[in-house]
This record gives sequence, structure tokens and C-alpha cells, in this order.
Amino acid sequence: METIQLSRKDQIDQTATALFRTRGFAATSMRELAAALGMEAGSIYSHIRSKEELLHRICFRLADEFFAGFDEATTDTALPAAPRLRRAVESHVRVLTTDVAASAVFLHEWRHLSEPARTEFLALRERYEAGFRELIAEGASAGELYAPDPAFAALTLLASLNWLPTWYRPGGSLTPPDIAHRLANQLLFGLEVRC
Amino acid sequence: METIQLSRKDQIDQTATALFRTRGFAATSMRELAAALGMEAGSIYSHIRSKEELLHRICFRLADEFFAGFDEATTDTALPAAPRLRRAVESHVRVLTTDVAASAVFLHEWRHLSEPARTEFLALRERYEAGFRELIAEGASAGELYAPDPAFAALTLLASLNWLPTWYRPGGSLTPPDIAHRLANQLLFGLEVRC
DNA sequence: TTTCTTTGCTAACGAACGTTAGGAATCGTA
DNA sequence: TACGATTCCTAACGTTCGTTAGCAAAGAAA
Repeated sequence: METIQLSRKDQIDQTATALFRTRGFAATSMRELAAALGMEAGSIYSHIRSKEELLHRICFRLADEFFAGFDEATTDTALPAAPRLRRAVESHVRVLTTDVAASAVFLHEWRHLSEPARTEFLALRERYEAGFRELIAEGASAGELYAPDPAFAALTLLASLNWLPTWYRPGGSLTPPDIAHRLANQLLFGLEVRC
Repeated sequence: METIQLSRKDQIDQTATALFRTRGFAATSMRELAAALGMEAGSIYSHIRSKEELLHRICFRLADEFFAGFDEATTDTALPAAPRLRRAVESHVRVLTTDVAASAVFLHEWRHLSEPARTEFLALRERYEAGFRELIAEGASAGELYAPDPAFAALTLLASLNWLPTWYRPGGSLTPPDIAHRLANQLLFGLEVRC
């Protein structure tokens, strides 16, 4: 097992992500973060400008990754909406499982961003949700999907996915692609036996 | 519209719930809470013992309500598992929508409980999830439900429901029973058109 | 009227917070 | 060898934190 060499700044980002995830942004002190890094609190400021900068970087980096994944999953407009939706779901799960800690921070700690970052962040999130909404609406129009209320369906769908970081632990019996596949199936086919 | 008379302690609970929900437990100060109540920080301690007591009361009260609803929804063992699951989902949504703020605190702020309350809380939550898991497993055994992995299905199902407090606002176009019905349908039947 | 409970105040406690200033060690590069 | 970055330290700053002590006003109960 080989560990790649991280710059000190990246180490700080990574440790901060883990702490923000388990203890929350507000409940994590710079002295705790420093201790986890084996240094003193003041020393961190040779690498960053403020505590919030750490949160800002985590949240907006993840936003970028979600967008990149979605775009890549849905570029093939020749495909019907349903399989494109499935690919978008799988991409979302891939981002979540690749970086669970950062995802949890992205999902739960953004509200500690101060303005204008907070508003900017919420706009990004809304735009991302709109992508799913439109995909579902397109599938419903084409008769591929049953979704009387695409907005509602999109919320529920993302909800199921976004809860993942609260229970997923790397190294479990299910691999990320397994999880993605199962989630997509369960969401697209439901639980009830039909036909 | 008539407002019932709340004791001062209940007012404190209610205001604390709203603040914990929007700002988070750790980021809410006693002075903020006092200001929202029109009093001084020290005065709150005529009514409570500590800040954590507030969080404790909110979390465990909600746990009680979820259990009571689940038990009441699933007592009729003459019913097949699928309709009992549907009733349990509806009960869960009812609790979530009846007290959105407290639900959000219950779902996200419990980790700021200190031991042993935290462990006790997690045991309750696990027991509640087990209820859904067993219901789904029963339905799968009876051939009513398609769920190759009941534990996975239960997690996903509760995930969809538990995201509700992040977007639900009372007074929207959908009433809580509407939401419960739609969610149950979407989760039981899925999105994809079949047959 | 007296007494107890409820409710709230002011003032302050020690601790912890995010952050900064100024200096020292280490290192690759000129 | 000298030099600028990089990295980290100690010490401290002003602020805010949860909480407590002691006291006062008001209302209910006796």
C-alpha cells in the first residue's frame, strides 16, 4: 500500500475535512485541528487565511466534482432520459463514495459559510438539482418514467442518495459500483412487486 | 387562529429547537437564545440545567414520537407486510411534518450529545431502523416486496424520508398526507414505467 | 399579611475561541 | 556562501463562551 506525498496544505484540508465531518464545523476548534496534525494552532495560519477558508474550499471543490460528473454522465443526448438518469445517479454515488468525508461536509456544513459564499453555494446546489429535475421531466414527457411531479421526484431521489455518507463506510461488503447499481434499481423500480 | 398558552420552559424548548435547526447546536449561543426569547442569558438557567439538556429533551422526545407512531402503524399483524410498511412510512412522514424543526435537530444534531446519552440515542435509532428492516424482510419473504437486501432497502427508504425536513415548509402546496402518500408510492413503485 | 414560587436581572467567573506578531529553524537554489 | 521560501514555534490579543451567585420584582397560596 503506497501513500502519495501530500503537501502540508493538502494534509490540513484532509484532516479538517475529517474533523468537520465527525464533530461539525462549529464544534471543531483550530487547536483540535492542529493537534490532529501534530502542530500548534497558530502554525496553521502559515498555510491558510482563516478557518472558514477551509470549509469554503471543501464545499466548492465538491460542487465542482458533482457538476463534472453529472455533465459527463448526461452529455450523450442520443440516449433516452431514463438511462441518462441512471448514469447521473451512478455518477452522484461515485462522487459520494470516492470522498465520503468531504461529501458529508458538503451536505451538512455549508450553512456555516458566511455571505456571499453561502448564497453562491445554494445557487450551485439549486442548479445541480435542476439538472435532475429536468432529466426526470424529460423522461416523464417521453413516457419512460412515471413522475407526476418531477420536482418532487428529484428531491426524493437525491434524498436517498445524499443519506449515503451517513452510513457508508469504505471497505464494507458492497463496493461503490454495487451500491450505485442497487440504488439506481431501487429508485427506478421501487420495492413493490408488480406485473 | 388561537395560540395555546405555553409555559416559559416550553417557549424556551421551542425557540431553542428553531435556533438549533437553522444555526446548529454548537453555533447557537445561550445569549442568542436568550435574545430570541427577549431575556438575558443567565435568566434561562432558572428554567434549565444546561444547554445540552435542551438538546437532550428535543432528541429523545422525537425518538418517542417516532416509536409511538411506528408501533401504532404496525400493530395490526393481520395485515400483510406491504400495507403495514406503507402505514409506517406515512407515520414517519406525519411525525416529520408535524414538528419539522425538532425533526431536523433530531436527525442532525444528536452527535453533540455527550456520553452516555449519545450511545443511548444511537441504540434507539438502530432499534427504530430495525423495525423497518424487519418489515421489509417480512414482505420480501412473503413475496410482496422485491428487496434482495432488506437492510439496504430500509436505509434507502429512511433516507428518502429523512431528507424531507431539509426542504419541507409548512403551508406549501402539498399537505403532509399528500406528501406521505406520494413518498410511499414513489418508494414502493419506483420511477420507471413497467408492465 | 405573610410566604413561597416563579421569573428575571446584573455582574462576573474561568475557559476556550480565532487569530496575529515576531522570531527561529530548515531547506533548496543561486 | 548567501538568500528567500517554507514551516513551525511561543506568547499573547481581544472576544465570546456556558454557567453561577446573589438579589429583586410579581403573583399565587396560606
